[in-house]
Amino acid sequence: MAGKKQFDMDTVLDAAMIQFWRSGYADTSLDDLSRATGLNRSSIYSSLGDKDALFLRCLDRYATRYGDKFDAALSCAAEDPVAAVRAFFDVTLGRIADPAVPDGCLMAQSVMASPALSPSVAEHVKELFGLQRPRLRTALKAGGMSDENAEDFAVHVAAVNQSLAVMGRAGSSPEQLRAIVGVTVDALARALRQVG
Amino acid sequence: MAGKKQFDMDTVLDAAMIQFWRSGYADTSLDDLSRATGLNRSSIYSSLGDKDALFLRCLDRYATRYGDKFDAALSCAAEDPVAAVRAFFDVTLGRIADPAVPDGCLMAQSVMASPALSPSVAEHVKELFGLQRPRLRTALKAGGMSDENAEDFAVHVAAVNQSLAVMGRAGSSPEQLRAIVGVTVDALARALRQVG
DNA sequence: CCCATCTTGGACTGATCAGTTCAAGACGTG
DNA sequence: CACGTCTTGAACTGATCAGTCCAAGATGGG
Repeated sequence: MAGKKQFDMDTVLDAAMIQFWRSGYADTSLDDLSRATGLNRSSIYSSLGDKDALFLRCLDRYATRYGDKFDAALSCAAEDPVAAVRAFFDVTLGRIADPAVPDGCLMAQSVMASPALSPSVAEHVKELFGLQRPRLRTALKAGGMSDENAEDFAVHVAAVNQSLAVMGRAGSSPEQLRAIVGVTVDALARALRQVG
Repeated sequence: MAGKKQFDMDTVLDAAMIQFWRSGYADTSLDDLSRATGLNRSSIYSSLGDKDALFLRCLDRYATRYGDKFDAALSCAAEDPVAAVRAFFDVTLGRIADPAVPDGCLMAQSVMASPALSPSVAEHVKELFGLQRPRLRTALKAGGMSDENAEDFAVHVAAVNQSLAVMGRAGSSPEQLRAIVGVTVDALARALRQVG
C-alpha cells in the first residue's frame, strides 16, 4: 500500500477544491475531504497539511485557474474593451453553466463566510478577492477609458461578476444572468462611445 | 425564575437574527444563540423550537423588515423611478453603514450556503430571496419602462443590490459601493430617458 | 397560604468534529 | 533476498455539536 505516493496531486487538489466550492469551508469535514479525494486522513495531513493549509491551497488554485481565464478574456481590452468585458463575464457564465463544476463561487462564498474563518485565512481570501478590481481597471484604461470611469466601472463589473454566482445559486436562469450582464455591458459601451 | 416568560420575544428574535446574520447558519451554534439571546437552551427549544425553526423565523423577520423598507423606497417609482431605485440602493447602503448591524446580508449568505442547509430551509431561503425581482419589476413598470426593459433591469438591480453586501464584507469602501450603484443608476436613467 | 403550572438552569446523550498516533505493509536499494 | 523508508488505514483523543430531560423554583389562582 505504500512506499510510493498512491495518488496524483492535481487530481486530489481538484477534488478538494470542488468539495470546498460546493459546501464551503464550515460544511466540509475532513471525512468529506477524505471521501472526495480518496485519501485517508493521515495521508491528507502528511501530504497537504491541516484543513486550513489545504483550504488555502484550494483558494490559490481557484484564484489562479480562473484568474488566468479572466486575464485571457481581458487581453483584447486595448482593441475592443466592450468585447473584453463581455468575454470576462463569459468566463463566469461558462463556469456556472459547466455541469462538471459546482455552481456558486468559492471566492464569493468564502468572503461571505470570512467572519467565521481564522483571521489569517480570512485575510488571504480578501486579498485574492481583491485581485479582480485592479485587473479590470487596467484593462479598461488600456481600452481608452478615463481614470475615473475605469475605476468606477472596474468595481461595478467586479461586483456584477460576483453577483452572478449568487444569483445562479439562488435559481436564476441563464437568460436572467445574461440580462444582468447585458445592462452592464450596454452601460460600458455607452460610456466608451461618449469619450471616443 | 419562572412562571412568567422572562424575556421580550422581539429582543430575543433580533439577537438571534443578528447572530445568524453575522456568522451564518453553519457557524452559529446553539451555545452562540443562547449567549446572544440570554436564553437557556431549553428556553430556546420550548419557546422557539429547534435550530431550523428559529432560523426560519429569523429569515422571515429579516425579509419582512428590509422588504418593507425596500417597498417604501420604491413607492415613488411611478413619479420618479430613478429616485426610487436610488432610494432602494440606499436601504442596503445604509444597512451596511449601520454599525448596530453586521455587514453582509443574511439572505445572500444563506443562499450561498443553501447546499449545506436542509432542503426545506434552502427552498424557503430561495423563495424569500426571489421576492426582490418582482418587487423591482413592478416598480420599474410603474415608472414607465417597457416590459422587457423592466424585466432586465429588475434582475440587474436585484443582483447589484445583493453584490453590495458581498463587496462590503470583502472590504470595499462606501465610495466604491456608491460607484457600483452609480453605474446602474446612470444606465437606468439613460434607459428611461430614451423611452420617455 | 397552598398547590398546580410553567419557565429556567444545568447536566446529560450520542453524534461528529479536527487532529494525532502507530502498527502494518509496500516499495526501492543494496 | 533483506532492510530502511515512507505511505497508508484505522483506532483514538478531547472538544463541540444539536437536542433531551429533569429537578428547582417562581408565579398566579383559588
